[in-house]
Amino acid sequence: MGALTKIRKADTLAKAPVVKAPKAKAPLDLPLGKILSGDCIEAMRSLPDNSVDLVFADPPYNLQLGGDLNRPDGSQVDAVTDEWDRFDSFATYDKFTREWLVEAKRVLKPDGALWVIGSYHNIYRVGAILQDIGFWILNDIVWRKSNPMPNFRGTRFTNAHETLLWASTGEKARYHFNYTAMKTLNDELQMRSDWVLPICNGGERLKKDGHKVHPTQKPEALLYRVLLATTEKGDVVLDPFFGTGTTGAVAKRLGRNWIGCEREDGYRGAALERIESALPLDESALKTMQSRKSAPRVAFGSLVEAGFIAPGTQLFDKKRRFSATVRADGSLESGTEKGSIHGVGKNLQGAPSCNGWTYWHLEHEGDIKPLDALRQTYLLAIED
Amino acid sequence: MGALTKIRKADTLAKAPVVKAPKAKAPLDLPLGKILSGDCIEAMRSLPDNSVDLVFADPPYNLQLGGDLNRPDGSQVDAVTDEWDRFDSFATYDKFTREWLVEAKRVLKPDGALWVIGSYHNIYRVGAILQDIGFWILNDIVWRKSNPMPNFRGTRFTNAHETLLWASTGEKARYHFNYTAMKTLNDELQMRSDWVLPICNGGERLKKDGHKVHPTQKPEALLYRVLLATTEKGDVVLDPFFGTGTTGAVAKRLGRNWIGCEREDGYRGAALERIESALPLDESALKTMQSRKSAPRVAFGSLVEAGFIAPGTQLFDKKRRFSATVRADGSLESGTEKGSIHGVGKNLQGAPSCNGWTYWHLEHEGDIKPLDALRQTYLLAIED
DNA sequence: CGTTTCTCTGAATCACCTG
DNA sequence: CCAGGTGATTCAGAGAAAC
Repeated sequence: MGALTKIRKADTLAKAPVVKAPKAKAPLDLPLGKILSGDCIEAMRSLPDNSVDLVFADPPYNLQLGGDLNRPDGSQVDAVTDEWDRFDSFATYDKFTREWLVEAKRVLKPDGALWVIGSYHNIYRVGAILQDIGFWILNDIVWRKSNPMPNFRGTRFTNAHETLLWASTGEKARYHFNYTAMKTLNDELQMRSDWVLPICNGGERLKKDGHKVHPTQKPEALLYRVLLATTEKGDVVLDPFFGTGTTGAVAKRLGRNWIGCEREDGYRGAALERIESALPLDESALKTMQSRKSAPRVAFGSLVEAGFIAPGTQLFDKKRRFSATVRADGSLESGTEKGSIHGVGKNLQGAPSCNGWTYWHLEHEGDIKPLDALRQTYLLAIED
Repeated sequence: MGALTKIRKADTLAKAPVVKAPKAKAPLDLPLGKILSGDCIEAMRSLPDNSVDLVFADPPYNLQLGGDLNRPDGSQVDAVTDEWDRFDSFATYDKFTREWLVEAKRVLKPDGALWVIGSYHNIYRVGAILQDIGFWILNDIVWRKSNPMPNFRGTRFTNAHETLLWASTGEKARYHFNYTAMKTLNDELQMRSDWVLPICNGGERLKKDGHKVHPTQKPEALLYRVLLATTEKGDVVLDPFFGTGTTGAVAKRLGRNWIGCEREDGYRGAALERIESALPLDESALKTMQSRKSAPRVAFGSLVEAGFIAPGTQLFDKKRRFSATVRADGSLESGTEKGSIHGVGKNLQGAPSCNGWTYWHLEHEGDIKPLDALRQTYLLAIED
């Protein structure tokens, strides 16, 4: 049993392109498109377990949280200068960080992911704590600012970047990465871990009476890349430090659902107004390049069966070191080797694996083209 | 009020560039130009308090690799599987890190400084622990690799950078920063926190019998910049993870004293031989450090992301024979053609190649202008 | 001898489905 | 949970080899 059974089965799959099981709908009681007021930890506690696809967080790193940042015993932290108190202050920041990260992990679906942005003041605390909690870092991303503020006193290097951490919910957890969309966005080269983007200014920067509404408004381009890379249309994105709603505005543009948490009335108002006027992209503009992974699988046997390639055809590798003959059931034969296009390629080379679609070629009017080209033709033919 | 209020205060407190009092001579009993064998923590304990000007550390990264990894062509990646990079758990790694950092702090002079290099696997542990111990982070520096290893499976962003931390011995501690030397090195612009440097290969890479001597040899240019920025001629530089002696070789070139710790006999031997043949600074070495400014490459997707062109926008060729729609990831769609601005242009024309920047145009107030004009605008906008 | 093509490799937490 | 099968996936630079 073997090849034929499997090929036939795959063939069926190919003809009825695999449609991903529709995502479990977000629970109806999720406050989609809403900004929860009050403390973000309390607000997140009102959300159900396993309910959001992505958390994007831009937490404070200067502890400008007013009375909320107290010592565990309730006393207020003073600005102090001795060592003991500095440790105490880090401990307070760590406690706050641990609490919101624990809530983030709880509300995330198992195959969801977390993004956090920070600077050297806080990102090392955040990174260590999220690892302690069980998040698994997938990449750290450097946002390289094309127009940073110079170091006016000439005392250090110009602080020209911020750091983002991207983490799955655990070492073995699955996660979503739109590899092909990122590669397309970067002119057909893999997207790297360093992103060059301007800071948020000009027309994008929210102003009121000539003053910026929020001190650390992030550029929409940053969120655009984050959401395009790691969410799908219709996903739910939670931002626990919503500020003036960059995450919400970009989520709306990209057809993602969003939930925000923000304690400052002024920011909430500005954010709602801003998101109201953001325009969603239309359906066709939202389409992105799909990786072949998500395209329907095609069995090589289907091509034989459909007459796209005749039994008896000779296949070669690119350098014509090996050749093989196509058999009626879609298997290959080369000397004593028999099996799938992948297995025969693998064994002939003595390689650990082989993608037969790109390894094997056939002669066509003088030049040789890979089987993969034939597969594309076949896919077009069976489409619709 | 809180801890990081203080951090901000420290930022504004930034010391005026230190003009140094003549240095106390290094104690005569310091093992200058020597590599101490054995465990680095034990070795450091043999050094006196307050005796070195700079610690540069390249500790194990605790990579925690899974199985083998093959390139798409079937070849196997030569991974870092050495025993010295294996730790049972984060707790074990943290304990080790804390111990060597405590020793580093003890041997450093009060106005000395620490550099540590790492990747996302370990740097968040290291950063949090050194803050806990009382080190004060001055900058985090991103080494952007011009030629990183790609992500062969298309599962994440290309891991294209490593991170260095630069820290003084405490919040109030003085430190040395050669601001002008850095500015000169960077074409009269302030040196930024992101450094673009190639990885160590070619003639610089130490090899024996055709194999690399050390799996993670750092480029000399990196150490060159570190030592030039934060030490003076005659300073004592300690490297607790000496490896094949990049720190020693560059220190010698720059007229700095060095001390190393290394437990592997093979690395010690290679390092001594290498440093022996290192020549003190000549002018040509300096020239290789000059940042080569070249026009930055721009991906079409960046323009979409930055809002310079909206998804859904229609593009035309000059004679309006073809049109295409911009999609969210920076790809184009025209009938059944999908792909990059170059690829779609090429296929529609049936041409062997196509420069999408000059081929595609967009309508703007009646007349049409090429994408290339938009690219120029974008380049101006992101310019420093 | 110059130019083009090929080969090799680098701190990497690198798949997923079915039975 | 494990085993086995299928099949998706790479960029820059150096140096060697071929033309």
